[in-house]
Amino acid sequence: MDRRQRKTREAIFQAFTELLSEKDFNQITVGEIIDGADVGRATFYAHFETKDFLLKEFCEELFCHLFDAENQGKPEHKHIFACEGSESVFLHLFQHLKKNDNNIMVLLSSHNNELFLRYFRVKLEDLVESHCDLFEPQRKDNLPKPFWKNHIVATFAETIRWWMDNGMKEDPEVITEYFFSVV
Amino acid sequence: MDRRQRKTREAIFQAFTELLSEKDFNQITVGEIIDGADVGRATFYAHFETKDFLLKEFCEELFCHLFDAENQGKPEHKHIFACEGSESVFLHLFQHLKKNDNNIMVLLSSHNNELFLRYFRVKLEDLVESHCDLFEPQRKDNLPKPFWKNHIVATFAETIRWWMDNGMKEDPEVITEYFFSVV
DNA sequence: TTCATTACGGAACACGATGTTCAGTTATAT
DNA sequence: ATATAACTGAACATCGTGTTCCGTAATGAA
Repeated sequence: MDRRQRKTREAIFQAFTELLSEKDFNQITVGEIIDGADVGRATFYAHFETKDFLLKEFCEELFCHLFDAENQGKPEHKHIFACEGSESVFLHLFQHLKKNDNNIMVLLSSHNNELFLRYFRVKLEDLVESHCDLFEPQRKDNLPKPFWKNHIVATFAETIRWWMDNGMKEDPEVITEYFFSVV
Repeated sequence: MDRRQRKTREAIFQAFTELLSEKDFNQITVGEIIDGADVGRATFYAHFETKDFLLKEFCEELFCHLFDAENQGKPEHKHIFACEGSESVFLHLFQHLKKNDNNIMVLLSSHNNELFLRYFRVKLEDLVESHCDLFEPQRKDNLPKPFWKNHIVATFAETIRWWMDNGMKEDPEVITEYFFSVV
């Protein structure tokens, strides 16, 4: 990829991030984005078909990064993952969020959390799918698996939302405990 | 209230409902609403400040009706409520939804469910609040009450969402059972 | 029935955001 | 060094929003 393209893309993402921390996605205009990124209007539309596509690619990049580190990526992650069992995957996610990698917290919090949690859940479903053995014992016999799985995912997402909205005062370990308590 | 006003308001709500069953709230235009309702543009804005206010009043009317019947309203409701205990309140809500009163199902399903569940949850919180003794015994000691309460509300909303998205095939009694199983 | 009041219709309007186009300029890779 | 591809900037058509104004028609009270 051309260096100019990378720079432009980065500048747009950067400006977008800053705007997201200030206001609702819906009331961010393309005009503000290109002003912040200092690129031409035509350039923006050469990169992203619409504002919604920008959001989509933005989330893709953000969450893929987060979950890939969890699933496969770096050796030290692999290590933790292998050594301490599946519970640590969720703990690890909470820790990542608390550390505020890539400003994820800003995006997931307050006004935009519904927006991002929608994308977040897509990834989350894969994660829960690959660790469903962890929750299977808790499942009562009358409950259909799809309902149960959806409930795990929803509860995790909701736990994050609650944590964010309440200022992330609790430690990741505590939140992990809360999560496993209700599930 | 003037009869003309009532008629106009009803016509707008009616057109709005039909449009909501076809497409996203965000891509419904005021132009389409006034065409469907067959009223003038100025008339629309005489009734509703913006499209968002229309949504707000629409939800208000819809959910107040639903919950008021539950909480205080009709005697027969009071009867069920008093005789069979607090569980029936939730069962009763599921039954209302299945009966498709006021086309609530159309609104809560598919594309717009997030939108309506946001308003729905506000009402739901009051309901859970007034029946929290029902869930208190299940609460583990390490869990803070606000987290627990939020979890109940979120789980109920999510149960409805899952039910809707999967075609409402299950009976209200079964869904109620699912709900109490996970909570 | 009469009459003052009030809502409605319809069309025009300003405004702001979207997405496109194009000619001229600048950076890039090889 | 050069062909290629990306960026600029400005103009443009289009669409949705919310407002304004005036003539018309329905309403409720006397």
